Amino acid sequence: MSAELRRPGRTYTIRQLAQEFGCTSRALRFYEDKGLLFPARDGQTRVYSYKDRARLRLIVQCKRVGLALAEIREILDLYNRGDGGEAQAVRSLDACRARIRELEQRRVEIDEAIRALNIGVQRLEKQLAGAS
Amino acid sequence: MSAELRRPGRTYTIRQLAQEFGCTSRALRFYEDKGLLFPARDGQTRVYSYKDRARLRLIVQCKRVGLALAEIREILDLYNRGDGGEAQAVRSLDACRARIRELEQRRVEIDEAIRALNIGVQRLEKQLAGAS
DNA sequence: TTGCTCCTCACGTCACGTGAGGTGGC
DNA sequence: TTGCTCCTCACGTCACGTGAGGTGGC
Repeated sequence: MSAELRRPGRTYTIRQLAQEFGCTSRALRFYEDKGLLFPARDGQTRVYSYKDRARLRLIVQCKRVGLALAEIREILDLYNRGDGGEAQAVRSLDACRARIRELEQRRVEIDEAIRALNIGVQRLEKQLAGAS
Repeated sequence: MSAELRRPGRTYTIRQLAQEFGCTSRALRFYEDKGLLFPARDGQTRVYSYKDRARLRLIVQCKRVGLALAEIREILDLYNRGDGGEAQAVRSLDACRARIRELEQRRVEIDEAIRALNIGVQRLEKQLAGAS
């Protein structure tokens, strides 16, 4: 990515941002529909600012760790109201901690499932060995 | 559970099976809609046989390890065509192994997400400590 | 005129949850 | 008559994917 691409004040098309962040333009429209993004318009066409790009970056990062769009929206809303960032930090901290607990729980479930599947595999292998 | 409940030849209502296997009657109707179950009818009312109960048991076990309903249906279909169980065993083995790979991949992703979240938590805590 | 990107619906996915509205037998 | 269980639609959830059908500027 060139420095040009990150210059504040410049604008982006929907496809440019989608490619840069590895998502589809449909996803960007969807985020807008859900109130996470609100780009300017040139006629019908969406025009994304440097700030929109920053918001999208946060969205993508949060999604990567599995936060739901509704949660991400809350965090973005706090940022937009500009409480000096503190309210946003508190909310983000809550969301991160809750998500960590969920993921740790999920990991336990996955380990159990893998154990159960391995037992099943052994049983099936034995059955097939006996059948042939 | 009494021996009476497991006697072959007896029948079950939708609610009885749902309670026994910890799902809802809506779920049982859904499985039927998707071709995984096909209980008899007494007028409008569904009547589940001992075999239906065995099928449901397999469905619940497969679901617990995260197999999709479509995959479970394939396995059940093989069982129903009665290839002596071998075709079903082969298909089950494939499904189990594929699922194990998926889960191991998922575990890696979860570990990465947890690591990223912990870094975020530390950063946010530092930010809040500096702000107050 | 052809091609490209953009746009707006709107249905499909997955596994059900959740009413709404109605029925049969104690 | 009241209560209980059963039933059939059919929309809602979540994060988009995927056409369909149309537009604007090179």
